[in-house]
Amino acid sequence: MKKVLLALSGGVDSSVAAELLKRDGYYVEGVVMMMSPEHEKTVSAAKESALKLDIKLHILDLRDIFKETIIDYFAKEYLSGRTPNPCVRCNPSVKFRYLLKTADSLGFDCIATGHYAKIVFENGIYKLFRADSDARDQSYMLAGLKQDVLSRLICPLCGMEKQAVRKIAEDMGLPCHNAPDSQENCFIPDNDYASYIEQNYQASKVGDFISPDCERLCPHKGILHYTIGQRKGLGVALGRPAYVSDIDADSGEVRLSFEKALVNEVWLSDFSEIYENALRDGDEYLCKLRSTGKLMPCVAHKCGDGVLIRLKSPTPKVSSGQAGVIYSGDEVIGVGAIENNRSAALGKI
RNA sequence: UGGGAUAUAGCCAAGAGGUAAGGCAGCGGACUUUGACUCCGUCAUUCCGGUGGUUCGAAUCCACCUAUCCCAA
Repeated sequence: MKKVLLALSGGVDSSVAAELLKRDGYYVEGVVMMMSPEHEKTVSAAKESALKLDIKLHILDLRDIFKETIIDYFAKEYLSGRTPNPCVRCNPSVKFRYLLKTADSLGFDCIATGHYAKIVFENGIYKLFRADSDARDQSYMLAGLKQDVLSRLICPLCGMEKQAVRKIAEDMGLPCHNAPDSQENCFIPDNDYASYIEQNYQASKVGDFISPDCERLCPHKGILHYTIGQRKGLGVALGRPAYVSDIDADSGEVRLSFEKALVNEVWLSDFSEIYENALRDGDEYLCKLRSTGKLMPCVAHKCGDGVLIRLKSPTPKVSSGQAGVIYSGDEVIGVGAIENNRSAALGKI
């Protein structure tokens, strides 16, 4: 009997994943990861779920490593005028890394999570694919994983629809079967990231809004309150909707436009591939620049450790620091950090 | 302190005697394992600068007051 260590959050997905693994004949134990003080409730939910599932639960305190690896990075990025993506970074560097480490130290054969994504072993390579359910697919968030993790990972929900998962949860009598799906940012109270950074780190650069006509408007709340493409929460009334088109961390200026700023090219720095040489220079691919975004046709060019993406058609600009994922059909090739500033991108690349 | 103009929700703004459009902002929700976008809902309980008057009835007409702006000195 194969032993699986499952990341259990106590939510619907991970709980049902545990149940499916048991049905498939695995020996399952759970581990709940405590990333921040906000995870107290995650731990108690996981305990409740493990009790119901009748599996052993390990509690892993990752608060220090998560703080150093994710929260500090998160704050630093915002303070420099960028918009970080903590989840995409956390998965390979904290969550899956320590899940695997723990599994190894406890003598488990493999690891599992409740993510909606598919892993296929092909020609000696573990490839990552989108989930069958388009609506639920979470491959974007997992694009930073590599062979060490993928070769040991099972995602039992890869072929499921959310409704079916909830049905199983309900039949099992799990209290969480109708709990809401997402929890926004997992480590920040009340989802108020700006206050969190201002209180725990420092206030960000202040400056003025610059109108589409290049006129200096009123002062804003500090650059960390804004991201490229943002419309709500600006507090400026120009007669029609205005979007953030640019954030200048040096001057503190937040520039606005009446239409969303568009781009034809995007640079990705520190590109991480699912397996070695997964990306072939100059080939056509699909890319996804936001978790809920569409797959867009593009051509990818390797530039050192980075990638230059040329899009077939213009797309709304995305803030630097966000994750750009490259796909070949349904297969994930890799992920890099979006860079809008060409020279900064080349410097990094 | 001569002449002219304007005063409608946080901002802009319709209205032109019959019982307050719309946009922006804001607020609430949906969506979402980041941040956003998007979508849906909500947003002047007879105070339409104030006080009187005309009228069955006024934000809309009249008078005066107040404030601001412009032009002359």
